[in-house]
Amino acid sequence: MFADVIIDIQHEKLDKIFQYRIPEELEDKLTPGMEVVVPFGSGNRQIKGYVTGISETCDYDLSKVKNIISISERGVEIETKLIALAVWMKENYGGTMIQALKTVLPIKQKENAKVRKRLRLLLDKETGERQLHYYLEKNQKARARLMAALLDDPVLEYELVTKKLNVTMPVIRALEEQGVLALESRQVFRDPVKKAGGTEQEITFTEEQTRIIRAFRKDYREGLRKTYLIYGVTGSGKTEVYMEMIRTVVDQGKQAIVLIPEIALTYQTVMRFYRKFGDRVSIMNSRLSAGERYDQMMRAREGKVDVMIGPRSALFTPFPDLGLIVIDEEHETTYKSEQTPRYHARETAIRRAEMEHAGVVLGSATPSMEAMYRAKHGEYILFEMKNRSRMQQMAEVYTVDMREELKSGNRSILSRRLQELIQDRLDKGEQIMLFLNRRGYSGFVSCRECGHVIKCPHCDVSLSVHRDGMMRCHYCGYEQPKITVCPECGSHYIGEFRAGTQQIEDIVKEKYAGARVLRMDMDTTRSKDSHEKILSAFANEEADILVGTQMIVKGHDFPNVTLVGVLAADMSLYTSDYRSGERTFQLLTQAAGRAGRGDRPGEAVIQTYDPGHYAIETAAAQDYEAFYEEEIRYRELMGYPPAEQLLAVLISGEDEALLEKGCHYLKEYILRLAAKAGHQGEVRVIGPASPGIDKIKDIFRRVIYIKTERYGTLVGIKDRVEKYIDINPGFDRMRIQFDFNPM
DNA sequence: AGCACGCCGACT
DNA sequence: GTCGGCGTGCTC
Repeated sequence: MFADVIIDIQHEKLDKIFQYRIPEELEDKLTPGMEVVVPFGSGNRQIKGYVTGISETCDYDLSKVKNIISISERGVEIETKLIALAVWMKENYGGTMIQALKTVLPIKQKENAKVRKRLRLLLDKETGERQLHYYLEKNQKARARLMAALLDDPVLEYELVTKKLNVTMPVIRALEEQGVLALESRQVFRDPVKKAGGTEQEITFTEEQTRIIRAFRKDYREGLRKTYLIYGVTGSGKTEVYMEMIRTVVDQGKQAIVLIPEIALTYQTVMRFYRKFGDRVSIMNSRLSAGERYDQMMRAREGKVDVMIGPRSALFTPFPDLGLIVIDEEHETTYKSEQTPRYHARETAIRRAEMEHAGVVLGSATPSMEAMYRAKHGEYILFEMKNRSRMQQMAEVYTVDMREELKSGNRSILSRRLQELIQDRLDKGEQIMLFLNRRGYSGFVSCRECGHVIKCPHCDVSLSVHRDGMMRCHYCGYEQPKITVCPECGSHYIGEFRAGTQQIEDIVKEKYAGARVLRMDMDTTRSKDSHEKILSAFANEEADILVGTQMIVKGHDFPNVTLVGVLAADMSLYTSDYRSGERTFQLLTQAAGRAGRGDRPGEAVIQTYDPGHYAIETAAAQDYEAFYEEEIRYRELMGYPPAEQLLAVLISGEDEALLEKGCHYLKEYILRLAAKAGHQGEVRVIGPASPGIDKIKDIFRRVIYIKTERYGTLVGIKDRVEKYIDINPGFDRMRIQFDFNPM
């Protein structure tokens, strides 16, 4: 018997599977996921490794295969479960086992994050110079190179030295022995959990909340672990329900994971959890360094924490006895990973829960089509919360047809209705949010004469102008000074096309002279804490109007906001993907939900050029059911998820001609597979098509779509394609990724 | 990552 | 001839 082992050394060249013989005495003990000790390299030094699979046969030269030394006992349980999850992810989302393991295990980052190695020069300038001459005389090129670099900068990052200077370890060792430099490894340890004050408040639950909590407890007590979908309108008190459910689980000595979209991970939310669970709560966010994150994971593993709150990656917290996974704002696209394995946290959470006998709770005010579809088909238990918990009323929503506005002579970006209401709120001293439904990038530059748009030379996207007079590419960071003459036709009529938040800010400031306006978009939130600074300034009523993009409508409570204006509501409808209706509905509903969170009733104005579109109509009526019915009919008709399953095969490469050729062959092959799989239901292959952006960082991109009813059929096709590209040498100059039900 | 091997200039 | 430095290739 042989075992597939992944070696615990952080290096690309070792990012593959090594096969080892399993000694007889270990044969019935060894299972995938176990940590083992194996001999490695010519010196047979002992290295930690992880077993990812066991097989009868061996693909490698048998005379070179070594034996596994032993099984490491510590922490086996938890890691085993996570590695089993990684195996599932690899199978269902594609990619390599290493990629899957890296997303699941905290181990790999350890070396990297905990020890950051640096070199420090120990000699003074003069002695250093002399030493440099000595090396040059002796023709010791590598040493001289390193010495010169150290004289320039006495402290160098280890990475920089090995990668850029091309200096190898023995050279560094030699200089260390000569007393020329010191090799430092700095330990990074910090406890990011701050002690929280305040005590738990007595909460009285609404009828709806009580009903859900009771139902959950009953199931839990009976040992039933299900997936629940809580469809609750904004302000219906979902968080309290989550916390009660978590309490139930924690009281039984189990642990819980709470997933929150990064952007909604606010001070408010976190404090509520602290108040309830004290320092048994741990928070993870993107600002923690890899080392801090590793630390948190270890605390969880050692049982020092009961509740882990964090974004998608927190799903892999190595809890010894997981009881519940909560996914708040379940519809958010951030739950889908953008890197291989392109897993969806919802599906993966359900899988993990199944494997570890835990429950899953999904919550949203606008459930994703997937989740609601599954709930309606009985896969999830559906709970509804239709009332706001503190007896607040839902906001009154108006739609304004901007075409009518134009006809009656109003050429402003703000409709008359909105203008009136803004004035009214300013008079009353209440706050207003203006939400521009558009990506927050500042305007691109185009020629008024010939229409030429200035694009990034490396990416298929337009450059955007920044305040410092530079034009930048948001994908690769390329920049060049702003131009004044069109490079195509020589015209001077070239400038920014601005329909962004900045323009709205200017208009509002001009129209309402006394009003204090804050703006929040990609430009104003570039620096580190600016995001929170702007929000807290607005929450403290330091401004009357907040103008912004998507990011202002997510998960923030501003009790004094009684008016929300949505400008260009239909912008998100015109993107060419099948989720645009869903996204538009979600955004509009969320935006409307921002109005009237305090005791005063709120109003929302939706400005659109397409008031008849069902996504806008149903959002204005705040009728999720109607939207769902309409949308699912469309998905069924067109064969889109969740009615059918979709696999996007992303092909990218530097050589455009080669890419075209590769796509052609790949499509031919997929068509053959599709024909063979035909008995499992119709398989349709579309493309190769443009993935929206044809080039990023000089790498060309194409996509082939495969649609069919059964998810399993797609997984089968993915497996075959992975093998096909492995065998055919032409594909090694291309990258192929799989994206199941892309977002 | 870390070890062995082989090449190459320098020194005895 | 031999020694030490340095780049390269391989690791089941």
